[in-house]
Amino acid sequence: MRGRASILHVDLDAMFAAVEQRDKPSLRGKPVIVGGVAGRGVVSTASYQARVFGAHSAMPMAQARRLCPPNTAYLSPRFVAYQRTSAVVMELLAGVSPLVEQVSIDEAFVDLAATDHDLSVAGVTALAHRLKAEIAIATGGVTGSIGAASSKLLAKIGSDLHKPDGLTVVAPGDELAVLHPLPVRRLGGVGPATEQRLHRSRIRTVGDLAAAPLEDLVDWFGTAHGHGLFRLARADDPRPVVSERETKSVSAEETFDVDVTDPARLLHELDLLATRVAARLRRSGLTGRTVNIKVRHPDFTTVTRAVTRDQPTDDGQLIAGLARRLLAEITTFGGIRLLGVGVSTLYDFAQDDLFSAAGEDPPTLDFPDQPLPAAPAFPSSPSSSSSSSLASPSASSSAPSSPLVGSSSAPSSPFAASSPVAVEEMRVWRPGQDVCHDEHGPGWVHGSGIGRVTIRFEGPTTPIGRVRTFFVNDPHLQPADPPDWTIPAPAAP
DNA sequence: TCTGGGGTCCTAGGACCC
DNA sequence: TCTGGGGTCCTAGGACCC
Repeated sequence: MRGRASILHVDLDAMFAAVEQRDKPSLRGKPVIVGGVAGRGVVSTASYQARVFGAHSAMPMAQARRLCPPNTAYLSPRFVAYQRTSAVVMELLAGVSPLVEQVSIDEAFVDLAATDHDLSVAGVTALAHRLKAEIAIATGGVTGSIGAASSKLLAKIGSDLHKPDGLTVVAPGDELAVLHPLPVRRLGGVGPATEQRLHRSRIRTVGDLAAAPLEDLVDWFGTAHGHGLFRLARADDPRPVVSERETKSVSAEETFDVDVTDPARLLHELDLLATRVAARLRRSGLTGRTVNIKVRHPDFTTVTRAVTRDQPTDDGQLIAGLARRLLAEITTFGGIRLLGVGVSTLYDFAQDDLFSAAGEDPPTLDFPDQPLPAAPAFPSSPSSSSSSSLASPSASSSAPSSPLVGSSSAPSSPFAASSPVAVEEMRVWRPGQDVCHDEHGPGWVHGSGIGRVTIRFEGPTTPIGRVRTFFVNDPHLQPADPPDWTIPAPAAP
């Protein structure tokens, strides 16, 4: 918690519905519900006029239709329009501070301490008023609620306190007075299950929670959640505003209008989902090692299955193949309500090219931002490469001849090539001794990390000193006999 | 007409290695 | 030869958020 109210939380009011009312004047002042209008849809956003009748986000659409009057408009989402409006607002926020954390399409934290602002309560209040006015003008009438406080927790609670079109500045020192009367449900991380468990122990307000012993909370909710609740109830929230977060998984799923029993149809849907996931991976420059599927049965029970490969991929057919294998483990008798495909344990291979472009060596023993696959200690057993024959540098070369400029914009990473699905043994490469080729020519083993090997390409046909990192089993990497140039000495580890 | 879709984080147990 | 602990990875499920 900071000494000043330097964190802003900006939350657009019923954004999807507000954009629809902005774009269709006939809807203004009327109940509007945006969401899945057919089949098994749920409400994404209800306008404030619809909330009067009890409609709210995540409610089954059928239930909302029962509650709301006949003049209610039910609309499918128009994400492109919402995205455009969101971008306009985020642009405004970027003008307020360089440190903005976009939480979702309609919500963001702004760190006012990251630049020069008057952080007095009066100063922050004036700034927030100005910002609200700018948002309404720039979006054509979509309003935002703002909370300002000394922590993310209080800023978010503040933006919620006087919705819609509200502004709450929690003065430093007032945090507990604001927090303790609120129901526990208002704390981020307290959902239906946690709320129920707390209610069973007669804990209803955040003040009640603050009086609960830490041991009880840990006992009920586990170490992480227990300690988290204990701290939040005391307004103890040091979480920083962070501008960018790493993507951890990419997935696609579909709930069928009618439960699907036909196995051929299920396989077809699985392929479509895998293709969508692969396309999104490629668009983001990501590859992943773990393929997950998710199956929801008609009784709403949900099962997941996962398999992790040695090498990451963004290949739709490969993902689909693994997904099919996983689906075969699950009984689909009685039909399936939902099918999903996801990829996790992601890698961003753009890093690899950054090293090469800068003419620098990649880190040889750690790869700080990324989880690493398991691998045997290195160096260890005799090289598995010595018996292999020389791979011709030209034989497999269909990739761009200059990876320095070519590969970061390539539609698919060179690591995406399909490979046997069976569990592979980790190849062992010895720095300074083993020589290999990729599709661009000969190189020598420069260093190795866990599951990775860095190759320095140096020879008659390759640029001097180009260094790239590969997974030890990358199919592009072929053991080779030494070419007729001298192998450089190994690099220091 | 009961319950979307895209995510994140945590836990627990088993496998495996040192 | 037997036993054990710590660490990491993986899988499955659950809670939660917007």
